[in-house]
Amino acid sequence: MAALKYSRQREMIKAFLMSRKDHPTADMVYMNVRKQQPNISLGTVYRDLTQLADLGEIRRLRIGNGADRFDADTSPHYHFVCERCKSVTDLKMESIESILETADANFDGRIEGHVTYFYGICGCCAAERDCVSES
Amino acid sequence: MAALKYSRQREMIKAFLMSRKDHPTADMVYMNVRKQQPNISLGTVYRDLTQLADLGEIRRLRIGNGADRFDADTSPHYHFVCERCKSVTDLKMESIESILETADANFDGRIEGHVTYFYGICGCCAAERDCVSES
DNA sequence: ATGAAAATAGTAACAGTTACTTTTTTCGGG
DNA sequence: CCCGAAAAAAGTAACTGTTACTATTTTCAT
Repeated sequence: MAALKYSRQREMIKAFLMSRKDHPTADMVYMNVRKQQPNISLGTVYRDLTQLADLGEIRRLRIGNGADRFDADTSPHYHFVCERCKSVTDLKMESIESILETADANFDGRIEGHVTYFYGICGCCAAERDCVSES
Repeated sequence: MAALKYSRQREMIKAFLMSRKDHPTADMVYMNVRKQQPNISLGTVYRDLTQLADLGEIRRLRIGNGADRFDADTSPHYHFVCERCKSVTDLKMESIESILETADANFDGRIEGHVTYFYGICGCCAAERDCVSES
């Protein structure tokens, strides 16, 4: 139920997310979409992001510290969080889905999934460069 | 620097956490420690929990949704979050630390660690029982 | 064209957490 | 054993990220 109706704002948010690979926060989405849609409200951004995530069109990344981030790439992949510049980047690596079986081995409930992210120092920061994450 | 001084509150918080294996939130710690120390303040609980975590005496679990949880067991192990009753339980399983090498394979930064938790339906909820998590 | 359902802007409220200010406690040196 | 600097405490205010509410506007099947 609750048939979905077209929304220009939602399309703009989706399009913006697809144009970026740095996993913006809701506020970053707000700031940027506002350039083309100056009167969009932050509440709309939050609602639309939640809708899109519920529809499976985007992914919500709960990194833990600070604000949630959003990713238009819904294919299975992992993320790396730099502890110095706080950037969140994609991690190209082979599947580690087998850890689900490892976890399931002697567990009496039903394991449906896992959340994993890696942290450390990104290549940019390791090279002592200035790694300002764009806004 | 900043030599640590004894604090009865901090000891009580640590002792309380060691007595529990359900990974309480700061508020749960506050509610319980207050039974023996009625005038303890929530700010103190937060500060002491952060101190203890920084000292490595407890672990902070950032589950993502809602409040952080704390665990006096600092040995390497994993956690399971029930999507129905929201309980957080320990997961006895063999090490999956090898995923660090998997992630490091073609990454140009330095990976220092990972955060992983599993989610699904716990045994209690799967059995359709009433799995109220204690307060 | 019309009207019910859905989405919006704008604002208020909320949860979890941190910061601030004053008072109390700890603890090493005299 | 007392003194005082440093640390911690209590209590409260403030902050961040997010959700909820209300009145208005937009979508879209009939």
